[in-house]
Amino acid sequence: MDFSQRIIAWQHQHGRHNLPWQTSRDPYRIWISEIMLQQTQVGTVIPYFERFIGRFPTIVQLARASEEEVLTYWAGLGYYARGRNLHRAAKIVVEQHAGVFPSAIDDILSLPGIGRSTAAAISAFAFGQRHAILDGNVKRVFARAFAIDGWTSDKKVEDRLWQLSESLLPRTGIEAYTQALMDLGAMVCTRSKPKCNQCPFVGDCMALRDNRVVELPVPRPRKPLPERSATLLVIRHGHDVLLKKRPAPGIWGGLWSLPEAEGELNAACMQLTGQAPTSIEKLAGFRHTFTHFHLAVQPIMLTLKKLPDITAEPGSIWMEINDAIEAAIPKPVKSILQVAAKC
DNA sequence: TATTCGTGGCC
DNA sequence: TGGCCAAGAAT
Repeated sequence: MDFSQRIIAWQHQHGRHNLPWQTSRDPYRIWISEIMLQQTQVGTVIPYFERFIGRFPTIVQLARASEEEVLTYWAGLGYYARGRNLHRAAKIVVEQHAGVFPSAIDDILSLPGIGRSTAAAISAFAFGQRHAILDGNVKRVFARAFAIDGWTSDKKVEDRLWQLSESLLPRTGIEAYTQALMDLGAMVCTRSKPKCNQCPFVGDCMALRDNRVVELPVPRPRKPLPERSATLLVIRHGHDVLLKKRPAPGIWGGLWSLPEAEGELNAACMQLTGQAPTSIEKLAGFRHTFTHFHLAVQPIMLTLKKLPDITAEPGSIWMEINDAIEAAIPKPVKSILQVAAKC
């Protein structure tokens, strides 16, 4: 039995069949899941998926919502361009495809936030079309099964992996095969401590044969992450707190965040609110690590005597602190506000 | 191995 | 513990 038939058989017996986006062939649900699952583990995605689908059950309802509300439901998941692109894509589907998610691979691929691998996964799961995926799971499975050297995101290595992925596609059963690759990578051919004794390819795995399972795939070359720092201001009046909109593109793009202090605190507060704070309290600092830098965060709570005019600049808003905690804010800001709410 | 985009699980 | 990576895409 060849590679594809063997892992399809494995998938039927041992794969995952009851994930929340596997209960139908609804392209909308499959699309949402594939976007959420980009660079994000299944266990993290599930509660976000349920809440998102609960609020936006159809593509038309997603298109009609505000970006603000879409990001509220995305807050905490990270990579917020995914949420913004999802919203943009929903509007495109409504305007250009009469609200029906397109089935042609080129139409799927042209939607914002959908690249080659995601388009192929949606195409396979929603429409049964025969297209190859190449995600982190597939790269790891192939790198081991066929002893592929080199970092799997290196252009030349990746090109070879795409060719391999195309060449191994089964004639029929694309859904089970695609799911099999993902499940095998997530459940058996894991990054550390792979369960080779449970693998349907155990007798043919070149990495296992050559005792190279631990060294394949070759890890990404990495430089030390740069250190940055930020002073985040919790400017309060009673139960209200001042938030500022983050520009997109950029980190936390489109979310509400706390204003940053560049220089002296009183001057920063004057510039933001037109008045000096009546009290200044330093909260516990912490370090937050992003994909490409570390950020040392120092939150400081400032109290105002009176509420400034809401006429401020666009991109600024006063919000009740308990509402802000549930709004479209990034995780570290949520942590700060949860502490501040108890002060 | 081009860089920018988050957050959490795992060891 | 800090490093590594996860159902990658956009620029």
